Amino acid sequence: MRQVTIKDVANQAGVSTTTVSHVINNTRFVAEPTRDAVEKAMSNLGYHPNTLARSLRSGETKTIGLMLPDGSNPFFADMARRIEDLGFKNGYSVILCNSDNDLEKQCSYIDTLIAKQVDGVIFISAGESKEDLQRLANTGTPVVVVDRNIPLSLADMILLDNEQAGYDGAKHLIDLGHTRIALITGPTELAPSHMRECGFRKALREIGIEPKPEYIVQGDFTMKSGSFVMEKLLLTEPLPTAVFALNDMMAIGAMATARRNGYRIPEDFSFVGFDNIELASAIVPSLTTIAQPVGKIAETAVERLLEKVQLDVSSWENEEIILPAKIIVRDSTRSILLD
Amino acid sequence: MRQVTIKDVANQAGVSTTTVSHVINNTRFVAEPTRDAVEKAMSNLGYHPNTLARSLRSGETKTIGLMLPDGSNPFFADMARRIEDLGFKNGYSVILCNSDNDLEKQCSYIDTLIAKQVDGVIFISAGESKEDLQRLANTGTPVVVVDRNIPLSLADMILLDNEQAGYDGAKHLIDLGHTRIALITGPTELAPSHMRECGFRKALREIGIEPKPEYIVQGDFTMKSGSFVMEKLLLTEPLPTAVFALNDMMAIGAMATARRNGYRIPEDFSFVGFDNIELASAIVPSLTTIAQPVGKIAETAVERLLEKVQLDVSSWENEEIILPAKIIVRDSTRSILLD
DNA sequence: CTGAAAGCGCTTACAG
DNA sequence: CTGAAAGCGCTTACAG
Repeated sequence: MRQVTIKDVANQAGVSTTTVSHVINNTRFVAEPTRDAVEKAMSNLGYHPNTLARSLRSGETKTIGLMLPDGSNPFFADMARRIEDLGFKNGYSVILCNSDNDLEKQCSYIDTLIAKQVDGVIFISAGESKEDLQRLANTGTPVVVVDRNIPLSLADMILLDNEQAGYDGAKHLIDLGHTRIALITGPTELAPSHMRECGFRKALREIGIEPKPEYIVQGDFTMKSGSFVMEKLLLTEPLPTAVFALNDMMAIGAMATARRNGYRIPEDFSFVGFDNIELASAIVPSLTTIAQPVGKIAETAVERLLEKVQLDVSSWENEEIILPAKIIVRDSTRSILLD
Repeated sequence: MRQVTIKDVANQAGVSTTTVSHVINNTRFVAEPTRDAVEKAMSNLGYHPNTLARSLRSGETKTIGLMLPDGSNPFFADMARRIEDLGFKNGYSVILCNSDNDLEKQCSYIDTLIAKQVDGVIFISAGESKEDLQRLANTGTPVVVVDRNIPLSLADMILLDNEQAGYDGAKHLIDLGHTRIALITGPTELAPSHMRECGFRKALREIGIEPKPEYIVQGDFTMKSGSFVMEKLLLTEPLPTAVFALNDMMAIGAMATARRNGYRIPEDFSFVGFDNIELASAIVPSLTTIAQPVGKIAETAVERLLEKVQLDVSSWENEEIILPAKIIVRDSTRSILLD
């Protein structure tokens, strides 16, 4: 089943391949009857253009790479869906790359993306490695980094105001009268987790509290890790009255553990999550959380990337875009001022 | 920033492009010193092969398309991650296509996949349209269809034993003494939902029960729809004592609604879900559900697809592969025999 | 042990 | 209003 090419169409229509190409791309005037003949030949033969050949000539693949640490995390899954959708609307396909937080896999994927000549990549890296970014830069591939901190010389950066977000979460609990507040962080080498923790500490310090070291525990943004570290928190003494988890999945895992151990929420523990994934509003009690503007993040990322794709490398100017978070108060937090 | 090509490498190393190509692909013997020179030139120049050109010659893109109805559904997100991972392990990239259950978007995506010359596609279609499959078949693109019923002449099919699964879910509730059992279906035009419903009805019929029409309500596999139809179920009289939702997301939505209305689970309602997404075990009470063997499904799909990619079109033989489901009993169901 | 050259399916400057 | 031909960056039969 040999592929139908522009040549076959040209033969059948009795014109040159030049003309066929021009009617396909609408790139110069073609007389009505000629155009008709070409169009008829195309549908007759079931012609599909071969983008590979086109890309080889034009240097554009209309494809972008999306690097994700973990596509089964609902926050990233949602991000992926939105980016895919925005790409589609702009005529771009997206190659999905899950690094699974594995630097080697990520590195190998970057090679693939370069080899496949993607027009750009949206990058949420495993760790904060600069090497992969450097390789992308060397080949002149535009990159937008999301949710990670990197030198601005390497790429655009789209970040949440993580410190403020961490501050807001802690402040909400403090306003409800909590002073024994535990924190479940993500991997601390990741800037977002670190910055959120800074904000958290700042809020406590403002009311003269230095958090107990046992109250600060580290997860890895999975539900399982939330469950696991909550077991540890249940062993501390005195128990915290509130737990702030730096993503919703860990919060959900931690809440489940608390309840399995006979505690009620929010009576015994107030819980605050982070991300505002769809589930946060669906569980009972619904989860108070810090909402990330996923839609806005995805939009900005795609917009910035496609702008750079149009532009010449020399005129790129990397920007750092900081988006605000917003606390959504639901039923998992309660005031203990009257207790 | 002109791309470094095989020609530049050949020049620098003082050999022909033929030789360079052969050292890159390890496809014929090259003398040690020659090979060294070539390798040095490659790393000097920072050479990256251009897969586009390679694919144009070889006819292989090492890329597969993955069509999904909705990537924000955790079940599909998990499937996507696994397929992506298996693809990666076999040297294939995957282009992510969310149809968002929109036939036009799906159709347009299929065009893109054909134009991009993907080596194959894994297809979970929106609706049960045969047209898109036909177009793929016309271009000789191998296709494996997952979780949808189609004529076997068009593609391989990987299906759950949906009828048995529906039967098992109902049977579990019957064994616990339930007779007033509600069912939350998916879109009924989708074969899996339909088959599960058949199994459900069969189990009830075996004990001489014809389900009340008000007990059978239709959702669309989203959490929101689960919440929504549960409101309707709470208006029926007498109330059901158990609810079987044909996916976990709808079950979770329905459970939340029940509890918001003051009902306890499993005391007032037993709940059974479907899919066994990660969350099913994390919520409280944990959700009894019908587990789909996602890992096995993904493996089989990728395996079958890559087999066909190697083979000549003429020797393809489409198969229908039926995988068993398994009920996982957790805390959301309870016996009412002693009440 | 290695090279010259054709060709994959397109686009596009150049020409008329 | 349309065409002949070069070229995008590779691979590979053919030749020596």
